[in-house]
Amino acid sequence: MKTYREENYLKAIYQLANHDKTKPVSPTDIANLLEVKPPTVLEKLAILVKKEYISYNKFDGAKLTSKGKEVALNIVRRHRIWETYLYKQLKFSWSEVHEIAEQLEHINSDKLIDRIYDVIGNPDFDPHGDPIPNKQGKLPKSDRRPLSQSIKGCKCVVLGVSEHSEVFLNYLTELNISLNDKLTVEQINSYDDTLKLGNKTKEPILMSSKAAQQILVQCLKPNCACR
Amino acid sequence: MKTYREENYLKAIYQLANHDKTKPVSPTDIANLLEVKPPTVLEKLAILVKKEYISYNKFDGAKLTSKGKEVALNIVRRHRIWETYLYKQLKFSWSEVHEIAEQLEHINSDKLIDRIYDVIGNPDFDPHGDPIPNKQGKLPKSDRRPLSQSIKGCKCVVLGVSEHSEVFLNYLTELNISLNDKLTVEQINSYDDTLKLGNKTKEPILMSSKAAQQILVQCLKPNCACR
DNA sequence: TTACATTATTAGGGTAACCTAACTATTATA
DNA sequence: TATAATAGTTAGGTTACCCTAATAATGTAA
Repeated sequence: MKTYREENYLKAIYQLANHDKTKPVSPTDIANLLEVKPPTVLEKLAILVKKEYISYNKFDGAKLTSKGKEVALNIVRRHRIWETYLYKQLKFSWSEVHEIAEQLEHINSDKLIDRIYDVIGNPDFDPHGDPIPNKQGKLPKSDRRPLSQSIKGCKCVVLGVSEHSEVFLNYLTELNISLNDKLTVEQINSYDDTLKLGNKTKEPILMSSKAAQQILVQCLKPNCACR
Repeated sequence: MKTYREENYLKAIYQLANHDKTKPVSPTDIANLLEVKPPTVLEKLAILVKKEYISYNKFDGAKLTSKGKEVALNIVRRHRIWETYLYKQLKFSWSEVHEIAEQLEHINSDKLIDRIYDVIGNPDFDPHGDPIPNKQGKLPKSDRRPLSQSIKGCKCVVLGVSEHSEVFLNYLTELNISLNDKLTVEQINSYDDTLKLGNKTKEPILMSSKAAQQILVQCLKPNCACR
């Protein structure tokens, strides 16, 4: 039996692990994300360990087992399908969809998810470029990586963002950057890694490395040395 | 704070009260409907009384206050809107929609409900003829009443059903009766109240009084003496 | 009207999910 | 490296929601 709370813990662990793959997923991080206190998390982690959804120890943090990853990816799938549906079919703004999808993702009906996934045209990516796992929990292939990993001369296409906060999305709007835009890295300031980006029709854009880390791109230049 | 459980208790009380207005809503009835045991219900009733959603005593049973009725009607509203949306927009069969709507009705987003209500065309009645309360909890006017209250000579139009079980709905399909059909009461057997119904194009239909109690109609005959 | 059956109620418990307070272990820093 | 700050953990408590078993009240039918 998986309750919606268990689903939320597994999703949180998945998200934290993916957000920074170098750092273990700590009880405190989970507590902050789910807005509960650390002892509550510890208690739940023990249960999730017993149910074999995760492993946990202080040094490696919480790690999803394959069983746990399956559940987590299924919720991510449902969340992104609902977000896309709300956005494309029901004309919600992108800043509104997340909160409602947080609720809808726990609706237990495979047929309903299949139906709305059909309606939106079975896409591999949601409108912000995030990949939608398939039913088996496999993520569609893509060469997305942070813009900050680019080198001078890279010609990239914007495929998504890692951060979904309203303030960041508004900032991108101000910079006049949107999904599928093509950007050329004209210069990288060697002191603070600020980027100067060419954007064909417009003035060059100056962007901090902090922002560049949150923008996901794919390099279009053949044989580019970037990774 | 209203949890989805509280919403379910209030909805159950509303439904039981409406199902048989002559009988008080008893803890046992609620327990059976919600598939819990009577002591669980008693406990919850005490809380609902304290929160002023209901009044309760052994003799009158549970009765919704105006505050409680508001909540209950809002859930009924959401339920019927979702059912209609699933049926009309997402092509679910009528027998499938109830279970999914039981979950969806608890999604907390007025904007979402407004949006899907718009999409289905702001109807006053759902596809089975059940009235959809408005935002203020007012039910649309209709002169629906059980077919069993008809007298000989009544000419009625079928507006809905009180019972939604699959077996009953299939039975109506067999009898070739559907929503908006016109029926004429040709005869009422005085022994067991069996009805003989005229149906223009077809052979007369014989119907038990038990079934007639579940069919909701409006009399179309001017100045008919039926009530 | 007594005896049986049903319903309402109370008593006492369990589990899940949350908390605070206190303690321990780790990490960071003066 | 001693000390302070932070993170992890344990102990113990609360509330919501559910239960069974026992008792009290009510209704029914011989």
